[in-house]
Amino acid sequence: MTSSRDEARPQFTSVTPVRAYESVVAQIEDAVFTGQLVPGDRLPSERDLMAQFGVSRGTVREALRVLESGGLIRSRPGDPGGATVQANSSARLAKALTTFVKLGQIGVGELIEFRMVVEGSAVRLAAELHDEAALGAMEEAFARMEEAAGVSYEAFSAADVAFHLAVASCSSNSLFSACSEFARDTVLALTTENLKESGDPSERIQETLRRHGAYLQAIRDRDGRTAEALARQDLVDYYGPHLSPDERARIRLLLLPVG
Amino acid sequence: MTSSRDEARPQFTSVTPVRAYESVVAQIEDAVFTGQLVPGDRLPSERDLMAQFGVSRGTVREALRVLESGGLIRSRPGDPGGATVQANSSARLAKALTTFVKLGQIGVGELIEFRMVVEGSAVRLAAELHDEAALGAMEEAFARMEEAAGVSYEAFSAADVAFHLAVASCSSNSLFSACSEFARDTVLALTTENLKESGDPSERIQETLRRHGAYLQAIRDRDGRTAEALARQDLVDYYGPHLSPDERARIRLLLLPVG
DNA sequence: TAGGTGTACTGGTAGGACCAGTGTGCTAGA
DNA sequence: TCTAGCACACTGGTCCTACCAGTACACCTA
Repeated sequence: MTSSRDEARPQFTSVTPVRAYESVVAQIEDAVFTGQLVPGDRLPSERDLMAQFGVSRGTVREALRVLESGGLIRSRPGDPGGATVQANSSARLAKALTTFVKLGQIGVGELIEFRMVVEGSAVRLAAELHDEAALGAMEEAFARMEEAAGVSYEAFSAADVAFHLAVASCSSNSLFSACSEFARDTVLALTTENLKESGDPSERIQETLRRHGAYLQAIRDRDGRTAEALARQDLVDYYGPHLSPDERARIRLLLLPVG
Repeated sequence: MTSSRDEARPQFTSVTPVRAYESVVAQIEDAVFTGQLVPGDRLPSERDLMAQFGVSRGTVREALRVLESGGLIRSRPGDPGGATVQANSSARLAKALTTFVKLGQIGVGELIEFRMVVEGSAVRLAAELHDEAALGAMEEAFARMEEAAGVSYEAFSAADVAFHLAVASCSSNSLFSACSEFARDTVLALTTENLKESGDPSERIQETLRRHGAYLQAIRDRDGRTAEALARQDLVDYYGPHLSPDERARIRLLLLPVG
């Protein structure tokens, strides 16, 4: 008799208790994902939200903190109308990657490898796909670098970052942009002190200019393969001397043939 | 006179108010990042933390929610000793990427591009650097795929993922492994329904086996360039038919010459 | 000794209170 | 009439207290 009932026996699945604030987060996230809330829109105030969701203010606030840490909203006291829905979300991706790096004890070598691959691909796509406007933006960023070269090392560094950013955004793949931005920031944070005290700064600057100029030329020529090869080579030459022989050998494996 | 004081004038910089919970988050994050807290360790209870930090319980809870949403800790009621420090995982990365996708900042095409580049490089490094044990692991993962091919599509998929994981981990760059893992997860989540209803499953399985076998052979030969080229080609052939002509053209730009 | 039960923790949530910013409208003064 | 300044209403930031619901562990009983 029991066996005849077996087929009809309901299949229960394990449940995980859902905390109130998680429901709140999910509902607001959903509203953003589905476009009911677009960047610039304002959420109701915390006191309104607690009425709408039927929860206490503490619960609402926990939800808002989670959303804020995810970069979805931003709240500021005194702002009429409550928290603001934010536009960018690459910040969250970058933060997640940074956490990963810090937890995983990832070394500079691995980060350089990552940069070679991601920035290289971004350069390649930028070379193949850029239009007039995009090329103009890259040319201008490069010009800024040349200007800043005479000012200070810091100014040049900033212009350098801006140039990489311009190139990456021309790849029209925001994942590449976000990842190369994160990797560059992290590498810089790890190596600034080492690089500064090594070699003649102005020589470094000239060398960097020359290299970047070279692959900008390849971009102009729409020669993606060459541009990528040069970009990767650039990183190897720039950071290689500061790595262990082991790491140096590894990153060399990722070089591409030129021409 | 004022001009003589100008040089001594202190340079004030803009300040951003730091909220109490942010300090709490920062301190706990720091403890985890510096290794004072390792996965499995327990934080003090919320009531203890509020005493240690000198803030209210609400503030402590907001901080813990942020940390929890970041995947750094996990808390459960009744657990003696408070929240548990979590092991590093790519789960948070996948979530951040999913958010990125859902916000419409990125499409499947861009994800495929990212996978081509990252997985390709992982395969290349695996080919160049693997030792006996690593090769054994990859061979075994491939054998599992062959076994699972006769069982079910789901089993095969799982074995497929495991194979990619084995290869990625042989690149000995955890950034590559993690990135290819979360990118693959996200792509699968976005495309599973589309791929299932297209073509003969068993034919897809055989095709996948053949391709993977091909670049496993290149790995055996320590031919990193070929292995990477094949891995990238694999992705183009596998996903290309399901992309728009535009996206298809883009991902083709990232192909590498074979041989 | 084995089992059940009670207790002392844990986090989850509610509600109230106060402070400190911020924007706006109104008012008093020019 | 116009404007400068102030008061107010609103925002989030923080604190406090209280209670509920799980969990683990020790104790107590059969």
